[in-house]
Amino acid sequence: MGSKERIQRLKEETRLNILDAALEIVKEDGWQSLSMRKIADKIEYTAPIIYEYFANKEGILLELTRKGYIILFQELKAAKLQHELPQDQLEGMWMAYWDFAFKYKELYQLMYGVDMSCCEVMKAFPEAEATTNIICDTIKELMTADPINDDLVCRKYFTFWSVVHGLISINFVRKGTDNTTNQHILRDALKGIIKYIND
Amino acid sequence: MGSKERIQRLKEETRLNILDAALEIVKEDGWQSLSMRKIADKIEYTAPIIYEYFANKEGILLELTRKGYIILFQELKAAKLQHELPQDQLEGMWMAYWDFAFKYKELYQLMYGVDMSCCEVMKAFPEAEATTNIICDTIKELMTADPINDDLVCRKYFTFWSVVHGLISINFVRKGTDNTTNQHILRDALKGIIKYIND
DNA sequence: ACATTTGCTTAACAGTGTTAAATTATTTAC
DNA sequence: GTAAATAATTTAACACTGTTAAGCAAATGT
Repeated sequence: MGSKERIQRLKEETRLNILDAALEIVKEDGWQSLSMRKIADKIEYTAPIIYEYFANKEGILLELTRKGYIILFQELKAAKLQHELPQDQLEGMWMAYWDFAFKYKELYQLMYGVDMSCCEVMKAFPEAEATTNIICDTIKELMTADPINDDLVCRKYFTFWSVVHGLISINFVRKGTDNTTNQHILRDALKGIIKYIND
Repeated sequence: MGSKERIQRLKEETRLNILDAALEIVKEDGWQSLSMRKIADKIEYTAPIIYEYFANKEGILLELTRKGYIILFQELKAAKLQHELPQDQLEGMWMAYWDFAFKYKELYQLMYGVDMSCCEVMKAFPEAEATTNIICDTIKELMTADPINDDLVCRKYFTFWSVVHGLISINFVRKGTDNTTNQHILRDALKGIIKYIND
């Protein structure tokens, strides 16, 4: 009797339902709000049922992370195929990477650990503004244009911040990599930005 | 009688003790492990006492974030004073920013929401490697040197990743900024890196 | 000496992840 | 068709979490 397979199919379906429910909750109220009981509510079961499909909460998160990498890879592949020259492919893929992060914001957060909690923090702290100012002031000193384009200053600041924060993130994630070579990368990148600071 | 002031001083001290205890716990076992009761244990009180010094747990985190920004500002200031030319000051400050992130790793995590959970995840997922490979392959195609310097490829990949991830982080944190200008910054930065991909 | 305030703790509530036991439903065997 | 065995699901519980209210004990004011 083929009922075994039907049951197998149903089990596979509720497994997917769990993942969908989890992602739905996160989309509605953020990662912090995700709980086993809420997932159970959404799939109309009780919490312990989930443990027959996933070892624990971490297991669900790992599966969603995997899902994220699969989607990202597909998007990169598609972007690559839209161009001929390697440099265009490269740019296209990184743009696709960018798009992915916003299209699948929750997955990207999970994949790269971007915590959103500092959203209002930024506005509330004069200290944060001070650090921005001391750097922006120096950037202005390097600018030859008169009058100074404040928008350009802001963009340059963001560029700096991106490179440095990005490299730091990598160093946090990839502990194995030695610090000195990354520091070299940083220094080179900085010199480059500074050199062309007037666009 | 001056006992009022003595008591005031003691209260100020336990307030600092709470912050120190919190940071100590985080240094030992990470942010996830921080709890009100553990802090209370460390300062040899019970949990509710903390609520006479801070509104809630978030209040403690906010205060530590503030502390982080204060320290960062001081380090940037010191770095700036060590140079004469603006370009040197700029480079020095960003290097100081870099150093701060590692010297005060826990504070930096709190300030910019860098979650460390993806540490082992990276190694465990072939999907993550695939995304790395498809990009690195294209980078190699752009390289003119023969034989190809794999270390340089790796560095270029990290540079790309840094810029993109950094910009994405900014966009997550600063929702107000409009997406199109940041996308311009990204595209320009990418073209720049690609142009000078052979160092 | 009595009343009042202060400092601190215990107890409790609602929530979390997780596990074991109890219960219900379904299938199997005769 | 009824009884036994198995599977599916729930309830109950444990050890945590942040947070609040009630209670107690010691210091202070009068």
